[in-house]
Amino acid sequence: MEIAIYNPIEREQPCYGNPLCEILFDYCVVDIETTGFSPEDDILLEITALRVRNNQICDTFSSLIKTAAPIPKHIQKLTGITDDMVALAPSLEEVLKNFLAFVGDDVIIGHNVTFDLRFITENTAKLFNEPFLNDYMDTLTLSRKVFREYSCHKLGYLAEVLGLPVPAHRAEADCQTTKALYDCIWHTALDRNISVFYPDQRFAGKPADILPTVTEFDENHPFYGKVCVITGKLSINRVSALQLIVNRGGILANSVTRKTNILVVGCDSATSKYKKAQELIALGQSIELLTEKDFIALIE
DNA sequence: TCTCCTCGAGATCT
DNA sequence: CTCGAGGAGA
Repeated sequence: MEIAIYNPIEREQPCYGNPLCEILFDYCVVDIETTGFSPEDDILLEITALRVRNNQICDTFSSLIKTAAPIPKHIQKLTGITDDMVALAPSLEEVLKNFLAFVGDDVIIGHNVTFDLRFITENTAKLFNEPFLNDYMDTLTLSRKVFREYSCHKLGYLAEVLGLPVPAHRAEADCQTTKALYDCIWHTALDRNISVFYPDQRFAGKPADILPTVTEFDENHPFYGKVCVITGKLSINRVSALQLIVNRGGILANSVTRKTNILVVGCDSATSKYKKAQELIALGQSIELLTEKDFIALIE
């Protein structure tokens, strides 16, 4: 097998991770401020990453970056970042090193995120001779799919019409807006029952192979000790959904039987599992039917 | 009528 | 880059 070796000199096209389109609860939101649009000619002024776990922001990395040349006036006006502010900031090398350690292997979420990725990969290649291959997800692309009624999808406009925290052309504020926007996008997608998320629905393992990744369980959780089955297409990745159930003490099963307690019903409601569940319910069995929206609400 | 294409216009990030 | 219009072909 041929092993890909990253060579920043000979690289013809930038190397990126995979673009994703899923409902995730664990990821990093990233935003940068720069002196312009070109990763080759312009430089980084500020970078922020919000670490999200279980859908909550649990940690923040944010830093200004020392610059060699004066910041263009129009950028100072746009961002409010002045030469004085970056004078005492750490070097790009130090900030980038800490940023990379902070985000680790997380999925990167951002608004028009390839813009940020181009600057990050460019500088990571120059300084460390290393690629930046994290998978990523773009709220701009998602917004265009979910909010089709809008013709403008700028972060500032979306924040205004959706009632999100106001972005400020500063990295941390814009990250906060982007996190709120992402939540708003997948909530809306579920509400409207539109399938813009198309993860690989193929089952990548038997339910018995999915083990809890936590050691303590909430015994009062609705899934605890319950035999759960999933049917139909879900917006969330199938394996992730099963993992979420297992981590809350649920017991997975392949098919609907007399032992089944909960059936999560995705987009297609006419599946054989669903029909079987209705038969059993008609016979007096108590099976809880959950839409994906119900399911996510219980997980949250 | 329906599907698949190509082409051009406009959008988003600082 | 995405998306819509409009053409080609079934």
